[in-house]
Amino acid sequence: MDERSLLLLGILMVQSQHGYQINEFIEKNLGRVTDMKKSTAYATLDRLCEAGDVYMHAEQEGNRPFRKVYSITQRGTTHFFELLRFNLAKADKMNFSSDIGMMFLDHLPYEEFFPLLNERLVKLHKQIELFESTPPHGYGLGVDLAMEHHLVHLKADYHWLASVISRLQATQAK
Amino acid sequence: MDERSLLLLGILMVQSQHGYQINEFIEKNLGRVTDMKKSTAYATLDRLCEAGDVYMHAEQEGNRPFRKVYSITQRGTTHFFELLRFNLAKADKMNFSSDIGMMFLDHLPYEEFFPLLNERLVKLHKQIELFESTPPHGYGLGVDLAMEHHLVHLKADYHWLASVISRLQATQAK
DNA sequence: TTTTGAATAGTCAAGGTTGACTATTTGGAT
DNA sequence: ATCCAAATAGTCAACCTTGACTATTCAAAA
Repeated sequence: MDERSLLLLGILMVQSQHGYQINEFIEKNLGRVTDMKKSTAYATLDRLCEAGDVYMHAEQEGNRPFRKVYSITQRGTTHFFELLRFNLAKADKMNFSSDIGMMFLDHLPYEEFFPLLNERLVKLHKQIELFESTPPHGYGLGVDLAMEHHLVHLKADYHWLASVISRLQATQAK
Repeated sequence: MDERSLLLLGILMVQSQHGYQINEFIEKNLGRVTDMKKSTAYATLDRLCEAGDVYMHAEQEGNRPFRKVYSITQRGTTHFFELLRFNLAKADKMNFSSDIGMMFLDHLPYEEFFPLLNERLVKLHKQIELFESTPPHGYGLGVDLAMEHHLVHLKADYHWLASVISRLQATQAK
């Protein structure tokens, strides 16, 4: 997937890093932006190496286990800008896995789906609270915008679901 | 993936169908809800067969090529309701591939990213127009809600991006 | 000083996903 | 009659993703 490559190349644009470092950064800071797992990152880095976008060399500090250090090449830099331009001009596909359940709402009676949707609403609320209690990272304008973007969608989702629930409730009461 | 199964089981809850029919329905009506491809649908149906959630039998009408007809079993029905309940109570993960580009916005000068973001804005606008010019399907409450949900996010995205662009423009003008 | 749990670092088999492909039939234009 | 495009129906090798696993080092408690 192209986004995986863009993400990894972008991280390496800042500085060369070893695998663990890259994955730690993704896990701790980028959970909102990507769901890429550690193994996928390693596999993607391997592919980027083969393509010549990234250069890998092993390093050993003291008697710590060896580490794979990845650096972006000139070719990789060019590729990064290509992917970046494409990504910035692209409109997201946006399909929500929860819509699949929504589509079959009619298969359950009100008494069943009402508490389920409320459970979903509570989870969304928690995500928003968590988000708003997290201080901005300070990694730059772009990162802040990406976070803001995420929050916008969380809130849109929350308000929509709240409205759905109250409309369904009204229909039921009739 | 569980959503794939939920979707296919849900479709088969209405009536037994052959593979082509299922895929046609997904392609023509469900492009907004899922990105599952034909081959994935066949593979998933195979797995559902092995699991005993679905029963497949070959059928031949006239001298048309044979068709695989899939029906949901009792076990599949139970599984469908399990997956449905879980899905309805679940909050979406929501990660937007376009956020990855956003994060690296700082790597491009204003003159470069400004037209790219505008291009994205135009694409979003077209998607919204297309959406609003499409009449409701009439497949039931749930389907209508899923469509509404999609539109909510499209609009949220559009307004956010418009706001980003005008803010960036203001910063630039300073 | 020994145990133990977290951090460090990465591997791989198993499973999921899809682009490209095969093949036949039908309907309409030529 | 004949040709061509679209519709019908599905297959498969190649590629992508990940859960579960291995193995070492460090820090701190017991």
